[in-house]
Amino acid sequence: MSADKPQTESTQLNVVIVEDNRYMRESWQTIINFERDMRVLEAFPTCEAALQSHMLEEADVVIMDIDLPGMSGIEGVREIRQRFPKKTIIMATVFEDDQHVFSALQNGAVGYLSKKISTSELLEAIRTAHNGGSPMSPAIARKVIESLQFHTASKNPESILNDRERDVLEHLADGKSYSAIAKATFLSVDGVGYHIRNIYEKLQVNSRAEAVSVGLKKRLIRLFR
Amino acid sequence: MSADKPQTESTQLNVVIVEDNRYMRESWQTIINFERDMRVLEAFPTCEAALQSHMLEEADVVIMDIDLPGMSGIEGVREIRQRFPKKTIIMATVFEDDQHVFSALQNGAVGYLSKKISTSELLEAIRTAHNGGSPMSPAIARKVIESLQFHTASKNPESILNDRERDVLEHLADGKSYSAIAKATFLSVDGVGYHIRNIYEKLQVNSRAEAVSVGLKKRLIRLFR
DNA sequence: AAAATTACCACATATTTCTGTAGTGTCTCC
DNA sequence: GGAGACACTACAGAAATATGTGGTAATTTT
Repeated sequence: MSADKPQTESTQLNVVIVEDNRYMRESWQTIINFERDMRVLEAFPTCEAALQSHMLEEADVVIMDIDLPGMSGIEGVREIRQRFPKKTIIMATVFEDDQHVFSALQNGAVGYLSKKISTSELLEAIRTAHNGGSPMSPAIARKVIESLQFHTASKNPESILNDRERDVLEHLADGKSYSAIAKATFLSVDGVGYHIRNIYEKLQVNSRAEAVSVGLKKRLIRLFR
Repeated sequence: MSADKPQTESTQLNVVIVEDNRYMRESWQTIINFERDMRVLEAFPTCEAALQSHMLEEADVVIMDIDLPGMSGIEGVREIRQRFPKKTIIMATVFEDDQHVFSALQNGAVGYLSKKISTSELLEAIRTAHNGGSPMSPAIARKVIESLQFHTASKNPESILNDRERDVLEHLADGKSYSAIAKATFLSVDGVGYHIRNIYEKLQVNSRAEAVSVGLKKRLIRLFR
């Protein structure tokens, strides 16, 4: 009767689980509660239920299934991070569904957890996440890194810019005017215009801003420095 | 005398090392050559030496120190990836120098290796990298992931956009005109202009293209979708 | 050798953007 | 209840952009 509901203890690492599969949910809960330094505040079957409760506020780490009924794990991450921007959320998934996991990471999850990991790996992942690390498989890490790099495989080869065009687009991204670009590239103002037209054509846009946007999003030009 | 120079065998994983510290270089070489399924083609003390040789062409994995005399490891990565875009490069570093490692990853390295790792970890990292994964510490992984996410802690709080401004900036990134944005946001054309001015002020820019560029680079607006 | 392509320059003009200045209503703070 | 701050609207003019059309020289294709 004294432990009707878990008490929040500052010395413990508080975990909230969101997972629709009851067996999974309860297994994890049991595993985690067996540890001396962590405990499950509460385990929910849906995002909606978790968001309605006040448990998230006190959670140090949230483990969330990516494939949930109702609000998906990806929407859930976004929602939680909107309300609690610093909250540490780890995604869990049965499938090694790259696209979903990747998307979850973009939306604010710090790591990725396969559902078929061992007890010790589960606990290690939670601790890693809480200590400022990102638990994830090397394959996912690779995907993430490639997304940071240049020119990550454009679908249609038609949209690939040549050196001059890429150069001009970089200048556009710096907000330079046609004449400033002309000076920098030793072209005439209209020469710059010529290339910009071609860039627009290849990128299927019709303004500087959109060209820059597409260029950055497709990593045709540097995202850093 | 029969093994004066290592032969390239297609069944083996060919490694090239670039590391200025002789002890380190030779230790790794010995460790790797002790494995049956991998071998060091050659170990160089500088990037320049590696680039001049033709060993890189045949390398499956390149291990490169980040802190090299002459051409730095970061420049080295960029250079190698320019010549061999698919080459798998792992960075090695003594210090847990986040900024440099991160920068190396952006420039084309697939993973990160602390110099104080064990023999088995070294070998595992090489295999992970070669198998399409990214060997790296959870702390680095976290940094990388945060770089993908929204609004990752801007230095000056002055440059943080409010909801309306962020919304308008998203529209700008889509290449919409003032009047199109006005329609989409239920503002007047000049109302849109008002917000754009404020965005420019906060972002310290004075054109759409530059605002979009800064917005994307600082993750003030979505990079994906 | 003719035809086509590429890379650039030029001119023209309608549209859009940038920016200064200014006005209105609402809200907050003292 | 006055002073600011904020969000928005309005007007206006200079600057820049978007885009159509056409030209030239060099290179490649046929």
